[in-house]
Amino acid sequence: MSKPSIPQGTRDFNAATVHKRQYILNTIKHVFETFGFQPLETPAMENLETLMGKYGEEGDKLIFKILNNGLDNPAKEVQTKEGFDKILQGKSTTTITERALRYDLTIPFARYVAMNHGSLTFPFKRYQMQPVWRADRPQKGRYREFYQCDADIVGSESLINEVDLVSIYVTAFKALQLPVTIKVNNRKILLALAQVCGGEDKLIDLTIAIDKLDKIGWEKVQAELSTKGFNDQQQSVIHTYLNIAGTNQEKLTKLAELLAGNEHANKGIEELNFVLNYHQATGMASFIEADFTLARGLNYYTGIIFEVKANDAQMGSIGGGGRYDDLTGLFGVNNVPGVGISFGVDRIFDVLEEKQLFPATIEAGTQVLFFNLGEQEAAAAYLQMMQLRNKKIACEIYPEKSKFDKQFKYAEKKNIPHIVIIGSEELAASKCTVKNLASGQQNTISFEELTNYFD
RNA sequence: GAGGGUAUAGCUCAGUAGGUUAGAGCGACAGUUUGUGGCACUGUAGGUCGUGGGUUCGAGACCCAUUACUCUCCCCA
Repeated sequence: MSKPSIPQGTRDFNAATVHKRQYILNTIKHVFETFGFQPLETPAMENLETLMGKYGEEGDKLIFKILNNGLDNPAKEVQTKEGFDKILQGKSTTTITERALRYDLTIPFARYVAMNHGSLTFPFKRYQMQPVWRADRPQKGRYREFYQCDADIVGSESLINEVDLVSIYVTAFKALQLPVTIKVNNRKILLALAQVCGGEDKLIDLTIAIDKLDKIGWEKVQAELSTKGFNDQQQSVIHTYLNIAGTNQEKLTKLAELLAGNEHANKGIEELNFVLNYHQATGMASFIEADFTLARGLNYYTGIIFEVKANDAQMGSIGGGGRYDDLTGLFGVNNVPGVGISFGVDRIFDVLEEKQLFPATIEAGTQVLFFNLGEQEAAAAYLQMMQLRNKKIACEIYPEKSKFDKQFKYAEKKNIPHIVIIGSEELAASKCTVKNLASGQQNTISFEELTNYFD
């Protein structure tokens, strides 16, 4: 018999952890609802074809596929064996796997909107907080099962939505007391840069290269650009682009000069200005940082993109999102533009834990332990305990008649602040002894007094 | 997909150049103390040293393979 274990990249959550996670989830949920978003839940599994091809080539490999439950029709045996050979070559096929675990919440949401667009009221604002799965190699801050919390608005092109989503980030992280920076960029600006430097078809090569800047440095980025066919003059423009610095306003002004005359650039800059100006008024502009190196992997983004970094923490992004003008187009429903953001709960958890930012009050366990001092005594204690429970005070009784020592230790281990002793002496007098474990003080009071003792 | 690191008691780890019966701390359990905990002291239980092979008179230690975990890169939340 081997030792029990759980799959790589998954975790059990003990009581303390669950309380802390609930605290994060409830905080975010409350913010979402305050901003007028409605909940949605979708199945853990989707049809494979719903997910395939939506996350790029790398993403496809990371989708957890679910093996079909054997052969439904004996006539398909040959076909299925061919399918198995494909799997061995690393390809996927519905003869072997028809379903897959969801990889994020955005594509299932797009699928939902496409299926229900006739009955939804637009603009449609939904939030969703559910686990997603990725067949990734786990490491720090990266799991195979983790929660995402998404808020999206579809059916509206207004930039007020972008403004609103930034407000959500600021409000939520303020509530969690976590200092963050919200990085913003615009895919239109990246597109403009690609046009100026050799054409739109180089957009992906370009974004991949510049995304690596802070990791590998300019020289290696330059080397990569060379191999991708960017000439010296183009590299020089890219270099200037990447070195734009200063305040958000200064950056945008310099960018406008560099990409002067490009239609997409003008539009992209205008959009960023809109959001920044709006937040000048709300006072939230200080959380926003224009970062033209921000690219984000998911290729369905078309407008403003976001990424949230915790200040002074060794952790990848703890949230991200952006505008996609044609997401449901993937499912045959056109003209449903949208914009959304996501919170990475598990990483937020890790950062809060590391920086010790969880409030001390969130672990609400048992408040009162009733000692068990014999059959009669326990029966009497049970009735008193139920009185307290009716008043919504968390209580429990020690199930075995044990020595004081043991019952005290149990209370300490569980951080139970009060104990109630009903022994033979108390029982005879219809009284009980209440002791505060932290202070060591104790009082002997009547049963009636006990009922109101913790009010 | 590429490359590191680790694997010894329930937990955290020692184990020195290969040498008798495998160690500590914490935890658990019991006792000193049968109606008052935290402290202290005493004792008890618990390990085919991840697995398989090899080298050797002798392997927890060295070599090979394998599995699991972990970290970095790629990519991402």
